[in-house]
Amino acid sequence: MSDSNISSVRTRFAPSPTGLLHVGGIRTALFAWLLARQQGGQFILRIEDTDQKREMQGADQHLMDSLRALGLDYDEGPDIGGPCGPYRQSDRLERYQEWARQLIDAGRAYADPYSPEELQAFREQAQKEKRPFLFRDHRPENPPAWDGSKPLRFKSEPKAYSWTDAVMGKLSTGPEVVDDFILIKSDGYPTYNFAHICDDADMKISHVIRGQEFISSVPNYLNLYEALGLEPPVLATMPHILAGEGNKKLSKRDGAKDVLDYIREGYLPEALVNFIASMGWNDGTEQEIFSRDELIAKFSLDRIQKSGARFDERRLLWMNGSYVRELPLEDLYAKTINTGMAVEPNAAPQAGSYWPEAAADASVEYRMHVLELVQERLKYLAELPELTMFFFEDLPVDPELISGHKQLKKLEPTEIKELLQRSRDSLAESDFSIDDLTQRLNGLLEATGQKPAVLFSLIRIATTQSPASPGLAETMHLLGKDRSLQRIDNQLAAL
RNA sequence: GGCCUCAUCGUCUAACGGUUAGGACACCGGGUUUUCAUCCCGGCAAUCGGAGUUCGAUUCUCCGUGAGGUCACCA
Repeated sequence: MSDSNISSVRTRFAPSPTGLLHVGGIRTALFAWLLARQQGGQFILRIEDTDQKREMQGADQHLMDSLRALGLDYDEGPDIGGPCGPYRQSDRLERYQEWARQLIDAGRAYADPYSPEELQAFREQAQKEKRPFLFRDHRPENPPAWDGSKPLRFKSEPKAYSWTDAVMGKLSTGPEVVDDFILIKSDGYPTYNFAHICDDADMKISHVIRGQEFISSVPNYLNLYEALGLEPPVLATMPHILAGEGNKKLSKRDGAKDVLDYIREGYLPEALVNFIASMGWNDGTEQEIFSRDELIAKFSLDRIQKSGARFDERRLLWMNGSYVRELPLEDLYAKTINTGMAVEPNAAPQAGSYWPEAAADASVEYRMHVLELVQERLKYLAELPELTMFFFEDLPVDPELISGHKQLKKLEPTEIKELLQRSRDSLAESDFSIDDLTQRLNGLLEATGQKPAVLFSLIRIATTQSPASPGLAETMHLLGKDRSLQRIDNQLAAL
């Protein structure tokens, strides 16, 4: 690595506020962020809101919230400012006019005199003749002066290009793909094709990291860079992330959850970041779990996969569970009482708890004990209620738990009742310490000659009304003697 | 359709041209003398096809095939 210009790395995430940010989009942001952090550079958020029609109310806030929720902090952006602002394209309209003027003066831009209908006719004609449509075939001889009422087009100089993409490697195209694209629309807003190049130059962006849908436009961009006398930044093109089914690009339509959905469900930012990074990137070793700092240290553009990756939520679930288990109990507890949704730049995360409602009156100490017992089976925080409800309230007796149990359903009702009664009698004499409970439970096993899967399931069902629970002795110990026995009595009464 | 790109287990992926093609998720067994889970052990499972270059090809070249992207006054 040549370190002469190490601090000049500036990357950006430049979404359009037209929808919610899903995992595909956030990966682009993550890689740009990782590169900036690794190189000691800056990561910039720029909102590309040049299409008023498609704009979605609140989307830009959602974008910023999503980045913050994942800990992808940006150094410059619309809400925090910076030396190259404004960071919202709709606030930079005059700047695009200046760039456009430069092109007009150089004879490299002209007003498009055609009506939409005429343009459409050209396209249909080309299609009929089975040849690709190129606007420059219809370039007017003496275009009118541009007064803003017509689109402003780039006057391209078609040629073959070959360039190196930091991810895809060597790429090349012929001159036939370079055309006179629109720089400024008749509504006065620039197109993406024009605006992003002006902004990247103004904001001194060193690396452009974006999805592969832009790859076929790159020759046009290269042509424009030349016309503007700009040195192109490093281009890094990411393959798409595909939805779980089929081969379509991941999008909201496929039921893809947005990033904040995952945060709300109690997926940990660290796990999400690790998982998203591992889709299409690895360090060449067999390591699967990377801390944020490790990712920053080890990340490199040239180890990004060239082919698309499929989003596999099961793998995310596993990874998140792995992070949950590794968390110190106090840290995990802190996360369970707070949904982690920071909205303002420096706001405390939103209050909001993952605990079941019935836990509201329980002491912190008791909840910590509960959490300790379920930590190893908790995959994401929103699972907490179904895993812990019975620690906080008496659930109604559910006959299905016995009738649907693969061992218990084979026993006669009288046998079940007798078994439970014997258990109750023995447990009634326990001091409910974990040791004593363990001993008694094992003693019952011997005395009744039953398999653990039968006897313990029965006691578990009676005391929890749940199909699964943490260790039986630990669970009953935490519930306490009175509550445990009462629940067994309730079960007996219902049998 | 033109142009561009990509192609290893079901999924995410590893492998300076030389490996019994490795790991992880998922799944299936077994163990941790209690369920679920954790943890440990084991199993299943892949180089898209065909030519070529080479002593040797997952790796390089070409041709197929498949998939994706793009051909907007959207980004």
